[in-house]
Amino acid sequence: MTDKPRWFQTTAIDYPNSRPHIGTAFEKLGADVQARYRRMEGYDVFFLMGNDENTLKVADRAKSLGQEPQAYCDDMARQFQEVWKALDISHDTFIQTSHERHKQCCRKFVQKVYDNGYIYKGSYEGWYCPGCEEFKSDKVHAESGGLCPNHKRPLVRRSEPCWFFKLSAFKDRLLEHLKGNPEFVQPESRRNEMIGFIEAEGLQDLNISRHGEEWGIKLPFDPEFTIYVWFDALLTYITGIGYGDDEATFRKHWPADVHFIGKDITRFHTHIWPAMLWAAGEEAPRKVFSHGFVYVKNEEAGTVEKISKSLGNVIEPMEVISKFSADAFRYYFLRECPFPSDGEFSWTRFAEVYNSELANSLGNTLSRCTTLILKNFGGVLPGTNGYTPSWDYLSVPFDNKMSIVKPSVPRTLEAARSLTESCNYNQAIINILLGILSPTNQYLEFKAPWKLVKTDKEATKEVLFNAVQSLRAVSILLKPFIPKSAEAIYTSFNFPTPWAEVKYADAAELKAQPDDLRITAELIDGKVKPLFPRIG
RNA sequence: CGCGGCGUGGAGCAGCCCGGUCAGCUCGCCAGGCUCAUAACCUGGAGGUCGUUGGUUCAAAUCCAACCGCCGCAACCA
Repeated sequence: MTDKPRWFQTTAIDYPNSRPHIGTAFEKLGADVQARYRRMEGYDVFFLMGNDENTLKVADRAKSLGQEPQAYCDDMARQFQEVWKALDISHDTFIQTSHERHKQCCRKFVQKVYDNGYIYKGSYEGWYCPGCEEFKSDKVHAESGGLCPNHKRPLVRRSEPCWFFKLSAFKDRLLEHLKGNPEFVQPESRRNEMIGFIEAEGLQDLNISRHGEEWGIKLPFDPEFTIYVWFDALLTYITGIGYGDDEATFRKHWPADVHFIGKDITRFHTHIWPAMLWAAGEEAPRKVFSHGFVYVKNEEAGTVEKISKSLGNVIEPMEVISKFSADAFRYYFLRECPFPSDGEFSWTRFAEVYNSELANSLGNTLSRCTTLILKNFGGVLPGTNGYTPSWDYLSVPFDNKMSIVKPSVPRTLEAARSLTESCNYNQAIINILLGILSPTNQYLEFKAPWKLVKTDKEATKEVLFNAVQSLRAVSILLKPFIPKSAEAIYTSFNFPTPWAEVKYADAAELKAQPDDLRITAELIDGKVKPLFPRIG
């Protein structure tokens, strides 16, 4: 239908045993920025998200609430999507692994791997607690002195039959792949880590079955067993685009351009996942991006804590969104927490960033421009039809300090573009603010249109026209990050290109204004409403 | 000796890969300016021997070594 380049990306899928918190949301945000940016760049984007439901924990949680697992999962899926919607996450599909279509496609995949000889029967041996009826890791065994942490009873050595995936068979190919494709695992440090793991420990075959569980997907060749939740979860990335029942769609999208995941599950995505795909005769994904974590700053203690229920520091996205806005939420995390590494949240810091950058810098610049035009020109700059933007007003040194770093919209555009593509979102945003917004305020200060208008209306018109161009550029560059606010800024004026058609490169475009530049924003008491009211 | 990351003015960070043009940015603080704007904006200032020690070099925040301190991960806790 189109020769647009395609772009397929996913986030990790989440366990629905509790509602999403700000850390969960961080990943979706980072992925969303990429999706929005790629759409602006003309890609045919398909963005997959979902929930990972076939785990015993989910079934247990449902039981404790007196619900059927399926009903529970469906309700949680609804709740998750409500949050994603509130955050303006622009995913195209949302997969629930408990749904029949996923299960069937999943079984087809497993069967294929089995047919190809990469699944074999063996036995798993480990430390078992008869009270919990489950195996405990060697770590637990070592740390608890051989006792079950829950039952305080001795763990017993036990072995039981199971099915293994022959992960070890892919060791050489995987190492070669990791080493030969620097882009495959990002950021770089994770890639080194992943190579290091294999070189140090090799790859052991993986038990991919669980015995005697009701909730889950049955192995097609041995219905006594269910499929280990990870093996099934990873498959959403392909079952969600038609693997197993819609070959054409699957071929259109696969291989994925990027999987966005948390740094804790990098091994699953860079060792097990490619091996699984190869075992089924498919290609590995092009890139796995391991983002950092968000921690919560405990402002009383001055410490930084991992988000956890036991510490009672869980913050849900809705707490922030309902108090402020989705864009305020997006801005904070994208600006303040470097996507490839870790970040922190605190309400104090939130208010600082919000006031300083969204209210004082971005919102206030819009206010001063619109007010000047409204007060002095009745909202229209007459005779500016045919004016073509030029960025000289920012790069000509209007103050002797300016010569060091000449701000330039085209240069900022390129910086923002490359930083966004490499998922360094916070750096991209900083560049946009420092590269355009800040010099624009200096420019206004230097030209003082509020004074100039008394002596030279023509010159004032040009100054305001220029300043508004900065807002246009900034709104375009910020579109992937704070879509609603960016749109509000852009549509406050009658710029020639419709918002929906704006490309990233248009930020630096030199397209003539066909009509007189005018304020098109809604006016309240003759003024444009503040975009980001300060937090008191 | 498990793996990885971090330590830069009061706070948060950038710079380090490719040594010199680097001590930079934001917030806060102090002084001044402006008054179009969301008590916003602009200018100037105080404040750091870039964790420690040693090495390489004409020259190190930047490279090398050792040490100290903080943090994360270690197969189902985003």
